[in-house]
Amino acid sequence: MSSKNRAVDPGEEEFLSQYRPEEYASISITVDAIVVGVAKDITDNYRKLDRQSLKILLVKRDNYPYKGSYSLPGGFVGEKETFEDTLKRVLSIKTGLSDIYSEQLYTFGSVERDPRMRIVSCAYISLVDISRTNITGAEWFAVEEIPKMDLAFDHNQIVEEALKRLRGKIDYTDIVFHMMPVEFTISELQEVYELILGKKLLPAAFRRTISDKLEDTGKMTSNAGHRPSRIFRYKMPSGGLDDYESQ
Amino acid sequence: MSSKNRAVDPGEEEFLSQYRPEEYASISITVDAIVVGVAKDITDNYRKLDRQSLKILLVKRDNYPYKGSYSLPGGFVGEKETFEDTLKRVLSIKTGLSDIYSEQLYTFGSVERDPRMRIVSCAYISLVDISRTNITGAEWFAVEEIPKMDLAFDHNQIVEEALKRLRGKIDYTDIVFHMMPVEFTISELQEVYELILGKKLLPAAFRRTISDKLEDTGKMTSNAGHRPSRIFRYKMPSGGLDDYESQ
DNA sequence: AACTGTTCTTTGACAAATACAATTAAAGAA
DNA sequence: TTCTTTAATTGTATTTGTCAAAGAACAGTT
Repeated sequence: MSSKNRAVDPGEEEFLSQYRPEEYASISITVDAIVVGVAKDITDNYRKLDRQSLKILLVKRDNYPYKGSYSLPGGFVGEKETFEDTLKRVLSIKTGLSDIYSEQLYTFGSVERDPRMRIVSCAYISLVDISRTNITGAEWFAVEEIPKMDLAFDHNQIVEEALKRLRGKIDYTDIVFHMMPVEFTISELQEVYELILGKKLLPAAFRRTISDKLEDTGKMTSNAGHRPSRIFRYKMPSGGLDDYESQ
Repeated sequence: MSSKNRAVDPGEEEFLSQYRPEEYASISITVDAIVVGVAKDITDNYRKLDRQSLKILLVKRDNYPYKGSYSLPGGFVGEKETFEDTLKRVLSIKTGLSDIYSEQLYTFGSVERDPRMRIVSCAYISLVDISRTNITGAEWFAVEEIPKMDLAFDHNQIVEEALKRLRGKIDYTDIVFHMMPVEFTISELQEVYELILGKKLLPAAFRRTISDKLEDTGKMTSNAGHRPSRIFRYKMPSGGLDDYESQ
């Protein structure tokens, strides 16, 4: 789209043939992925509660630097590779994931963030429905645990920023549904909202605001020990996906 | 903050001393600035209208590639330079601006965007009050004109994304006020909103929603040919700046 | 001095969205 | 049957948003 098929004058052709890339300061770029999902935790066996919690995928580094520490899955951007290609490659190799929703978060470029050399990280947020994934090589960690861990590089800070972004976008986009299973109850959905926003919501208000995005499946939960709930699925808005989501 | 003062084991020290940065794929990074402001256009001398319009700063390239084309002010990130440092340097040299509000927009990394080599652009949006600037080396262009121009590289696309971001953030942040003079009328402010959103707003509704962000100066306009308007200034919210604005 | 055109500013009526308390519904468990 | 738990609804008050219409102040014109 950008520089292909444009008119190049002879002077520019001359210039380009003389251009020596190696003479210029060069910086390596990595793509790091913050893969976020929700999963049920069996926190209390006596009362058979299955509260959900927000989870992020981390990998254990088996090379220097930060050998043995956990870090976000990531890898170097090849010279002929777009960020999205790097992201796909990295996700596939380090987590086994493919075809998941991702968007660019922020580019972290402080000079000392990597002890090896100047390495800039272009971070992507990916949202997945954990129940449909099969992870290999990485582990899920609850977001509450992560501030207590000492992640490699500036990855603690990157995770922080990712959660801020999620909080900021949850209200005016439909991104949450990338983390939901195909079918879910309104209470389950509300719990995910509460996890991301970090506060309780009123059931009646939540139900009212969210219900035009939902479609009744006709099914109900059962064996829950209380009144069954209606099961819904996400109803794609008529005008296609939200403008804020495409990028 | 990130990798300073951390415990480095002897194995890591050994590893780092052997590390050869030149062996890795390297990519150059530029920072490009989308400097946005509003200014009055004398569009119609007969009726003495002074409508405002959204403006962006562009510079004429006097080097290959795209010699003679207009582009966003930008420059290469030095090996020991943060993006913010590069941005400051570039803004100062190419536009004469200093100390203006800026935030990272997006990082553009398609492989063919620069004919010289692989160059990634980390784009920043900067918002200024044009009335308080003194530009040297760059020119203001109305945003309506820019799609008709053929900017260097993928800068047309970058400008598009910047405007999208502005539209998305204007409603839930106070960033517009970075583009406003210290004192202004509600109609002037509304016009800026309308320029960014690309649609008309209802004066009564706008007035009601915006007025808790404003503080009356007690002054009034005069000689306007119609009822004078009250002059306001921005009232900083009690809790400091909005969370979305930081960094 | 009165009239006119302009647009800033305010009002009030109405609709829609939201907040919150209180109630009803439907299970399983004791 | 009764109790417990969570689902779902209802109703009311409050806030917020939409919209039309009227009033206010000034410059220019008659």
